[in-house]
Amino acid sequence: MSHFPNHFEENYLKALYKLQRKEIKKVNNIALAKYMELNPATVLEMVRKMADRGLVEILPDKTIQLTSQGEKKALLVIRKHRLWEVFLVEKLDYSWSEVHDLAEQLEHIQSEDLTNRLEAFLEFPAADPHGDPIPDKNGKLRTAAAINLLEGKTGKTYMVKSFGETADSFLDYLAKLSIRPGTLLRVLEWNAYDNSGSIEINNAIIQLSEKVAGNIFVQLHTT
Amino acid sequence: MSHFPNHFEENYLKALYKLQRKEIKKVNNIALAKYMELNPATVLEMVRKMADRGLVEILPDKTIQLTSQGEKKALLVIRKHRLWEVFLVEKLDYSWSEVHDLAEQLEHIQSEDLTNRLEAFLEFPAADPHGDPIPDKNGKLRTAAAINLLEGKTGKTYMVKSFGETADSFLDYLAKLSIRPGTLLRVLEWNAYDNSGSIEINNAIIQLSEKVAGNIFVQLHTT
DNA sequence: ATATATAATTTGGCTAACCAAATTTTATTA
DNA sequence: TAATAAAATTTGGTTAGCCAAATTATATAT
Repeated sequence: MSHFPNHFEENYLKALYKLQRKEIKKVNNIALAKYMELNPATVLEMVRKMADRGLVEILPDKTIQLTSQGEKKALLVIRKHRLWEVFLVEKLDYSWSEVHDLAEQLEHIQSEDLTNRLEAFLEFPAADPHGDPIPDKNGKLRTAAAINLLEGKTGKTYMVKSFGETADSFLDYLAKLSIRPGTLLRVLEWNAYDNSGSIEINNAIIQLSEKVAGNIFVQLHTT
Repeated sequence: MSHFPNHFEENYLKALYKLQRKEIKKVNNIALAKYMELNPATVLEMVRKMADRGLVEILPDKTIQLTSQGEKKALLVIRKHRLWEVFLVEKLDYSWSEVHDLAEQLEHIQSEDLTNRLEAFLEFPAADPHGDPIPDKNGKLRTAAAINLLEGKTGKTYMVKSFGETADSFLDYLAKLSIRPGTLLRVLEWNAYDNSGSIEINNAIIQLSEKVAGNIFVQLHTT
């Protein structure tokens, strides 16, 4: 009667979804292991089990890909995560940068009904406190695709939608730069040498490394 | 990075606390194993670990007893459980009979701060939807005021706390019925005609006159 | 006091999730 | 194309929580 398989599976699903969305490269075993801070042997073992369960497909070139069933499950975990985040911020007065770790725990609560009631209680929020949209009860995420800031065009202004990284150090750094969901950023130029960018924000100019910019997702902003 | 030891430990703590409260007999390995629906070997192994951690003491006669530290931890789990139950009923419109299994999941969320904020959000409820009191953040269970047995509700179980009469004839009568402080009484029904009551005690059913019942002070008993 | 039941403990073994290290396969590059 | 680097996989091993069955200890009853 170990209650936990779900727990693990859900973490793998979420990790795969996030990596896939980053889409910097194909998601292989190594990348997934690194991202999850696990040994490749461990990850391979688990991924195979998930393939048996129809959640994941291992392509001929060894890329790991969520099946539609797997992606739906991943989105339902993300749904739970984001709803709990809204709860923590709106009802328990947490700040948006504190809630991630708690939501990581709460997202594993198993009850569709509870999730749906929570959503109703929160009055069907469209997005979590980081600005990320909340999938519906069928795991459908309908949204204008956010793009990676790295793809931002020189001279254009973008609105920050969400982030591809949840480490405190990253979020603290952003907080220092006053970058949060909703912030407007204008791309001044990209430095071809190290792919860092000059970004205008609130009439100040800052430099963002490739790594940081690559974890900021934005939408074109039209005044 | 397995978060789960807590999970297991908390379940053992809770089970021990509940059995101890029942206090029908000393809590031994067998009783605990039966209650938790686990194998005695499993339970023994775990109980020993918990003894090493200072949560439990194994007495010379093999009785398993919570240390004060263990009891505090148990009460903090119960606190979480009951607060989440209040949340589910008050905020998500669950009925009191549905919430137990969900609360069993939620009670394992690890964050004192979250628990305290939840308590504040719920406006410091004194009891959960079943009427069981909620321990405070120090694991202290403020004892509910003792009530007159005559006020006991049909179907509820109460623990005898004290008596409102010191006459030997009264105390002898109680002794004959094996009613003493600590005895558990279940109210079966009140006879509207003479206010006498049918009371279940140790699987026997006895009748108590209004005069007798009115001199017995009890507290709601929570399993 | 002996037989018998029950409790307590030991032993050996299972599974899921993990890891380190060795090996094999696949790419890359010189 | 051979050399080398990187990825993928295999192998052997660990730990925590669990169980069944065997054994030893302790009560209980006759």
